[in-house]
Amino acid sequence: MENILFDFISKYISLSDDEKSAVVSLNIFRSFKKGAMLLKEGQLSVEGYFVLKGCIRTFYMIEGEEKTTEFYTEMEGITPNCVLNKQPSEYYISCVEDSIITVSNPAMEVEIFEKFPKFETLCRILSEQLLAKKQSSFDDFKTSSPEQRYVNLLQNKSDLLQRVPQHKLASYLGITPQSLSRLRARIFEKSKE
Amino acid sequence: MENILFDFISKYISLSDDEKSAVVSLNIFRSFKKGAMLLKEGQLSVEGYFVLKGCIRTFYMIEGEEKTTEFYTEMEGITPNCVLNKQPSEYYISCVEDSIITVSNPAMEVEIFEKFPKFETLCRILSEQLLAKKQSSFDDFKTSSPEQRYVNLLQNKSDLLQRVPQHKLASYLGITPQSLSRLRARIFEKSKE
DNA sequence: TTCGTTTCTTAACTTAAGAGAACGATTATT
DNA sequence: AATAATCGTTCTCTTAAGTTAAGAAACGAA
Repeated sequence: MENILFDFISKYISLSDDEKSAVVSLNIFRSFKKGAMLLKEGQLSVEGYFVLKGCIRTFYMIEGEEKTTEFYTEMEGITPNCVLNKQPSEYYISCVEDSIITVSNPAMEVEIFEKFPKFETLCRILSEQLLAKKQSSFDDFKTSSPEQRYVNLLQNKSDLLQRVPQHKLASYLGITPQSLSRLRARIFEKSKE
Repeated sequence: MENILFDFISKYISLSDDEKSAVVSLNIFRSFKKGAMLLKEGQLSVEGYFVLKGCIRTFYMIEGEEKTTEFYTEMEGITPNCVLNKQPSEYYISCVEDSIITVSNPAMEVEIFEKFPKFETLCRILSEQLLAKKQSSFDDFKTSSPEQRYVNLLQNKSDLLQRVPQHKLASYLGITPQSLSRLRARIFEKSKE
């Protein structure tokens, strides 16, 4: 299980056995069942999550409706907003599938950054790249119609279509489940011609 | 001019005179006129930008139309995607106003991170916070109607309404200039009742 | 000043999204 | 097996966004 993580890290920096065992000794690997709740609105959590296997989602409760805004699958992670600004969380995080996830906290980071500054470089690089990626996704979202966004999803993250119920994808696309259903039918009609 | 930057940095870490002069000696401060182009589509730039005074914007050219996706004002910065992934830029960056901007590159970062690891911590923290903020903005965008997004802008970034021509704000809100004009009229009608 | 460009608004028309309700189909629970 | 909950689709109605076109107002440069 650790190896999944180390394989990922090795893409960015090389780790000595010392450094690997320091990570292992943090005891951060956890298993969760589908539907398990990692974070609830209002909570003052300090936990960061990184998905080794499975899928988790963030969602807001707005007027009694779940609004799913992001999915995190293999080798993707999130440090919730509430951890960084020390405010009650505005959203929920739950498991879309049975998942294996690393659960860490800022104290662990400080500890390991001090022992091995290399990890801070890793985190900086990852953050910078994630930020650029997020901006790019946001740009795509702004400059696309709902239909284009769905086609885009089909092309770039088609695994989500298999793994996630459609109505949860709808809010991810910024539309209602009904609109998504219609839009799919529309695309299907076009493809028949 | 340097002091604007150091005041900002002092919110996160404290700098010795040594460290400050190391920054100054990098010679990164630049002035630009309104309309000046910092980055063009297709370019392989390595420059990162941080706005000390003024305003810059990123925009795409899509079917002959400018699509503005982000604005950066005082104490906001961007490392363009193309710098990180070493690919030709997909977008333009230009000055909305006369601006004072720091222009840096990865080589400078490496140099200063090695001398003063403190700066890497600063960059990591800033990246993490920006990422969380960006996600939050994206979430708001997804869960709001164009009208709500405009009202939101009014409340949270009203300075942009004064500084930026409306049609450039429209694509930032993910709509056409005509829609923004209508939507404003609609809000104005409502407020009269 | 004049001319041209930029900026904003308005209108008519087309298209699609939101809201509400209803209906099977599938899945989960008892 | 029966019942309930979840999920996707479809329908109608309403509202608003996209498109195209036109024109007025503000701004800048020659």
